[in-house]
Amino acid sequence: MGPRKTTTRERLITTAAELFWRQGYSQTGVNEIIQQAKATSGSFYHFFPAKEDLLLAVIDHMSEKHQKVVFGGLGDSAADPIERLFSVFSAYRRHLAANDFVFGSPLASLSAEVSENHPAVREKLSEVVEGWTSQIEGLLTDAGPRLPVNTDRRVLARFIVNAMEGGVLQARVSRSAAPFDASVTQLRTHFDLLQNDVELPKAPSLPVRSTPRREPPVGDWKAW
Amino acid sequence: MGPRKTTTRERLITTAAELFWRQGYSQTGVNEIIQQAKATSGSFYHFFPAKEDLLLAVIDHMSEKHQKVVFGGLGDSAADPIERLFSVFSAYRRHLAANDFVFGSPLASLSAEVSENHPAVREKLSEVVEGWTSQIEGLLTDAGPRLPVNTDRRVLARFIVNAMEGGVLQARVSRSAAPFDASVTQLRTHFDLLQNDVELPKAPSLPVRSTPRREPPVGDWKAW
DNA sequence: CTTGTTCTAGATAGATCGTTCTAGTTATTT
DNA sequence: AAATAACTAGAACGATCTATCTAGAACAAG
Repeated sequence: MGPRKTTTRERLITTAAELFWRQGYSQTGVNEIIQQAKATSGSFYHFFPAKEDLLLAVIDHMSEKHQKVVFGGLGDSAADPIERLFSVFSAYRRHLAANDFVFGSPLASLSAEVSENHPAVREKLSEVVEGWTSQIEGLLTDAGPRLPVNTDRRVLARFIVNAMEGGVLQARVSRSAAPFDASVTQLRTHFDLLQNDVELPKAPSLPVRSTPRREPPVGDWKAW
Repeated sequence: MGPRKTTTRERLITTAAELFWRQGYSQTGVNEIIQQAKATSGSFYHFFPAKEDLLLAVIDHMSEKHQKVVFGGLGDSAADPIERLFSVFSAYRRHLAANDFVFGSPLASLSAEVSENHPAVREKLSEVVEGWTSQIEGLLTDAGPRLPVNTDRRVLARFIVNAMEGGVLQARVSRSAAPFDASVTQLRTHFDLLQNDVELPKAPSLPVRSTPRREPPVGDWKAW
């Protein structure tokens, strides 16, 4: 009755995770998964009612692994929060380099591919990214007075996630580490500037300046 | 048959562009494209040897549209380069908002989905993003001494592209403008800090408008 | 007109897709 | 040991996929 140890389910998940990562979800057939995982369709549909349910399990698996690999080192170092943040980037980069930057963030790829078609998947992906953002926000909160008082930590955390995930995506497309490294480098500059700004209590900067001039003519975005 | 104002080839490209955008490449069947474009498979395979060749044409079409819609307002070089950069973000945002942020950057989605499986497509996508980066780099170069002398404009341009594309992706997944706006807001802060860091010209950065507040909300999204 | 080219029409091939079905094997419980 | 539940096996199904095929319509040039 209790949870029974079965390796078939695990094999299906890990195999599918790799295939989805490399080829995408819709370009990976159930047959391919079954064959490579040394299972049969009988087993497959015993554990998962449909392919999409496997995808949900795969996302869980991926986010756990991501948590270990990227955020895993946060427990050890009780050092400076900002340095801990950059050590997260460093771990991320090692993880990507281990795959020659061919494969980007598994979840970012799935986000782009599948978000619109499968609502349940979209919802889960949203939660995962939200979790990353919150963890980074926590680090920023820990930084306390090291950052300017009027710094919106949530906005900054979102910004960091955007820059990293965007960098990962472009690194995959361009087959080069340069876009990813550009994000890390410039984020370092950003934090240097933010910390310099602490000493100078000057007039708070305008968060967003409205673009005043003539706006370019609006094309029909929907008509693409 | 009524008079056709568009050629079959054009109709195939534009309808495929929209379908790829909404559903992804592999989840859009040739039949669906043909039907919606009011063509037949005979016409389809007369113009395109295979589905992938249509995709290449679609990417060209998309990048042209993106160029017009997002970078289109850059024609006059009179204005402040940095403000022109932010007007690009503003144009981007307006067109995302026109679709309730449901669909992200068409090319970003395709990047994630097809990059590994179709080398020719990956190559073309890489060139397109490279073009965006170069245009932004050009703006940063125009900013001249407004930015610190040791600022690597290429790195900064890549960083900006990453932050924007990442923001678009997360906006799509989370069904909210907040991630995108976080990128814009924090980039504004970043440029304010960079400009404060400039030693020599301590002159007021720009004639500050009388409208220092944020843009009015475009959609009904809770973020603003 | 005639000839040649370009484009359209739509049935159909051939493969692959996700999924179902029935039967059999292995494990757990009583 | 007997009974029940968990899991495996793999053929087969219907749907859908990309692409091909043959035939003809529209059009341009001579």
